[in-house]
Amino acid sequence: MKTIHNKERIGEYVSQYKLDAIFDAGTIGKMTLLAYEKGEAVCSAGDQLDHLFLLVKGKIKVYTTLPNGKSVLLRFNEPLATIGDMELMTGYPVRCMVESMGESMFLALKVDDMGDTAFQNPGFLTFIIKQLSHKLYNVSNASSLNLLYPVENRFASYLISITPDDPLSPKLEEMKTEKLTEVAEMLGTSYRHLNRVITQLVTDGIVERKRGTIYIRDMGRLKELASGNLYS
Amino acid sequence: MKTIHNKERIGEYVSQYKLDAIFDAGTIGKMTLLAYEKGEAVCSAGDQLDHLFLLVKGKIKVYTTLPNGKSVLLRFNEPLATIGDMELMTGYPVRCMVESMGESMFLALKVDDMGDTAFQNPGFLTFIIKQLSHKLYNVSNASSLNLLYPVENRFASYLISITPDDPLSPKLEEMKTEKLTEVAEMLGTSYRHLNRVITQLVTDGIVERKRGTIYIRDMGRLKELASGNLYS
DNA sequence: GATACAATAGGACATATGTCCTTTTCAATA
DNA sequence: TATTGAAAAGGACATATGTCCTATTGTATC
Repeated sequence: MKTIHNKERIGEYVSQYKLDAIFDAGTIGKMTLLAYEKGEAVCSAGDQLDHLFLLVKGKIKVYTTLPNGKSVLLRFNEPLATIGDMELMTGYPVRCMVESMGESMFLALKVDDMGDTAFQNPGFLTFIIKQLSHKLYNVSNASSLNLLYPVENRFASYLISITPDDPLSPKLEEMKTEKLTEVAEMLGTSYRHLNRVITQLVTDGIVERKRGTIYIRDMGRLKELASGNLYS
Repeated sequence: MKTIHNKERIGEYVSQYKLDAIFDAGTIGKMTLLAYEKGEAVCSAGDQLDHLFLLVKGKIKVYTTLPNGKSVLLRFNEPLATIGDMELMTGYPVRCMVESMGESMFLALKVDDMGDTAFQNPGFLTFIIKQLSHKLYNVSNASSLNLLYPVENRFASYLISITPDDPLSPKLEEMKTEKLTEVAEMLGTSYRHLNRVITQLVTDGIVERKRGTIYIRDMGRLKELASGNLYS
């Protein structure tokens, strides 16, 4: 992690995400800009957070590691997302790992610097509520899907949800296979099994596999498999 | 559902849960007291909520039903819990079923009656944030447990979390078997399988089964099975 | 106590998924 | 083109869990 001492870039992000409607000028003045490298941990289970993090660039993944060594991906996040909202508002310890997927940038705000101002500020509180609601909605959704549907259906949902619904390329979308292990994690299964499921989809003519890429061949049947349940 | 026209009881609940620190007098004056019977639905998937519900008496269960007909119990709630916070703050449609387990009482507050006052009130907003955080924490937790551990471990966790840690009855706690089907649902499994798992625990001498009751015989090994992961 | 009905438990088999290891593919380099 | 090592795919078997149906137990009533 590197601290970027550049007030201007902070200002750019603030105006890009309209953060001035949420934080007062004094608070914004105390924000720090942090850069994380690929794979770097933003926070780990057990940490005692003293900052609120605002993802302003890049992509992060949030996952839990459990005593048996396994881990589940809870979600991906892109800007503008917050890290630490729940912990800071409740005092709960951090339970998730947050990892930067490529290079990513955060605006960090020390809780002590926020003082009582933020906690008295309806705009800020409403912002936090929206963030929390969004997380809750997605986690609940993913949770029930994971529990009740076999991997075949979940993967169908996943494929659909990552497919940009671009009318120009209606039936031929791709997905880099290099991330299959990661996808398997997110779906709460093993690479081996996901592979088995994909093979089946290929056999059924629903997708096609070619040089590390997956092409959707029959969006209709894929949607049937997903039975209307999409991630995120 | 029956509306109880009794301002005094409303006042009792308000003071019992110190709601006057969260809502202003005008808002409290507009609250309605609702009574639900056992098994009655408080809200269903797809509903467009226009009230915020505060559970003040009884117990409710919250679950999702999916297109394939199956359902997962997301959580139980006891007072003071809110229903509709996420939906009202974001406009998302209701995704869960909320069902009264016995007789239960809610304070209901029409959104229109809250006006902007509530949304400008830091006390109220903070209250909602705590509710949301709590839900998010529990759902995330249950979600990863469900996904990564077999039923044996999850049931061990469950047993421990419902066992009052009463030092007077250190090693002999009970659980009515009549609710095993419900427990199975909560654990995201079938009654049949839960039964199989319990039989195994009995064989291993960890619990004992007697006339519809389960007695914990070896809390030490039960905790090992739960490996430190508890629900709620 | 005998009977009957409901509640509970269990058997048998099928499917979903995990683990471990082998085979195949692919790409870089000689 | 041949060689080789890493990445991706697949085979074989074990385990976890679901479904359906049958057996057992408990309890109320006679």
